[in-house]
Order: sequence, then structure tokens, then C-alpha cells
Amino acid sequence: MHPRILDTLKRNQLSITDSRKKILEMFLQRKGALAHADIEQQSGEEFDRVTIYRTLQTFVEKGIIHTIPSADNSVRYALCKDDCSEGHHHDNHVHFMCDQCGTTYCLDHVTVPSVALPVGFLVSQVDVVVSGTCLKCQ
Amino acid sequence: MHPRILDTLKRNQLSITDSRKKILEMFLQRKGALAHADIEQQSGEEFDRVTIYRTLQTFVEKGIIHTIPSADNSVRYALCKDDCSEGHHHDNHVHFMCDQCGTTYCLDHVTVPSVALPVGFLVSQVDVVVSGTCLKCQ
DNA sequence: ATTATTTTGCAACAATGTTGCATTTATGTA
DNA sequence: TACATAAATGCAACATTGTTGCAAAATAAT
Repeated sequence: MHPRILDTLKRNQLSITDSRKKILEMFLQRKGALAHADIEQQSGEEFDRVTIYRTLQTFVEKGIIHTIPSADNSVRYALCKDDCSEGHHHDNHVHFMCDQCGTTYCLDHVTVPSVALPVGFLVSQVDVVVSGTCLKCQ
Repeated sequence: MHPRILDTLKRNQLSITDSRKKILEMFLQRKGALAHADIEQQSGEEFDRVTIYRTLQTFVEKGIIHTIPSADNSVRYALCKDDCSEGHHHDNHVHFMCDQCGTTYCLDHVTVPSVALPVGFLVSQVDVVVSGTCLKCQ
């Protein structure tokens, strides 16, 4: 078991359960983003669909993971670099979605460029979604 | 009826039908983005749900409208500035989604900043999704 | 005006997400 | 460790969203 699992759950005052351990482990191992369907498949019917929904919801609320914007209507989740406190307004991200294989990368080390908006618009968060071909699919 | 409707449909070799005229008119009038649900409500059960889905699909394929990425799982559509030929790889956009009222703006005049990606990633499109408070909700 | 093509509406289905509640599991305390 | 309390899970049922096939209707072409 990944060393950060218990730590993360405890820090966020979450009961330590099988589903939470397993799902958190998935995120920690494969660094890319995961959709609900991915988790459902990989866990092999070990957990109820509802449990997975609720676990993801909880993780988002606690700031352990965040959702990634996408143009198709599939919600994907990725680990927050360091758990964002309160789960609100976490750091800005650059995400990369591969057109070929569909893998979504969370590029934490890429700087989010500043955007100059028209007067009257207050910015709370900037998400940059880049699509194209990823490293593996060249 | 908006003068650009017939023009746009003809240019894209689409049959001129009531649903297409009405839906295109919605996009031309209210310049913000529209979700499927918005269209369904505004058209007041005039058209079948399936027809709306298919119309939006067709418009996207023809490059008349494009989808806007969002972190929740609601797909929104907005007019392309000038119909993008082939519907693929239209110009990059900055989109603004208001946390208060949910209105999505397509900020065509804001320049998309260039993003420096790691070596090996080929970029085909950059979407910038800014969220915060809009002009009206201050 | 008539034929050929396209689009629509309906029905049925599939996928995705939500809610309430009883049962099970985890936590805190003696 | 055993017990009481609190929390999470699984099930069932439901709601929403999106898809597909096909006959009927509308549009376009001749």
C-alpha cells in the first residue's frame, strides 16, 4: 500500500475504508487522470457504483482530487499536487488531453499564463486545457 | 428572423428546417453559450429532444458552433466567430464561466496565451476556461 | 408536380448520476 | 477488549442525459 494513503485520509478526517484506500491508491499509482468509468472497471465490481460516486465527491470536497474541464462531457479527476485546503479555489492547472489515446495529464509544472480579461470580470480560477498528441503516441 | 440564418445553413449545405432555423437564431441572439437543456427549455417542447441533439451535433460537425470545456459535466455550445471550415481545430478561445449566474461567455477578443509544454507533446488546440464573477453579477 | 433525399418524431434502449434507508463497518470510550 | 456511537456501504428505485432504428413527414431536386 502506498505510504501516503493513510496519511492523506487521516489528515482529512476521513474514516479509513477499503474503497477509499483502493481508489486513492489508483490515483497515486497512475499519475494521469481517472474517470468514474476507469475506476469502476479497474476495481472489478469490488465496490458499488454509488460508493465510487460518493468517494469521488468526498475527495473533491476535501481537496484531495479535482475535476478536469473537458470539451466532451466526460468528467475526469486528478490528484491535487498537495491537498488543497477547503477544496475551493485550488491552484491553477494546465491539463493535457491526448486526442489519440485519451489520456489526460495534469501538468503541474507548467506555468499558467495570465489572461487579460475585459473590465468587470473578476477571475477566481484559470484552467488551461491543451489537446493534441502526447509523449507516448508520437 | 436573423439575416445570417439562411446564409449560414445554405453555405453549409444543410436543409432549411424549422428546428435548425430556431436553434441557430438562439445562438445568434443571445451571444452567450447554450447547453442542450437551455435550448430544450427555450424552445418550449416545440422540438423533440433527439432533434435538438442531432441539430447540435450537425452544427458542431459543420463548424457553426463549438463545445466549451467545463469542469462540471455540462456541455455548452457557442457560435464560432466565423464558421470554422471542416469543424476541426477551430481557433483557440478564452471562455469565461460565471460562478454566480452560470452564464458562459466566449471572449473572442482576448488573446490566448501561448503555453510552453514539455518536450514530446504536440499541441493542436488550447482552451482557456476562466471562472469567476461576470460583469452583471458584480 | 413528382420523385428522391433528408430530417423529424417516436419508441426503446443505454449510460450516467442521485436519493433514501437498512445493514455493515469503522471509530471513540470505558 | 467490549460496547456504544457515528459514519460509510450496498441495494433498490428513480431521474437525467444521451443514443439508435425506423416509419412518417418535410425538404430539395428533377
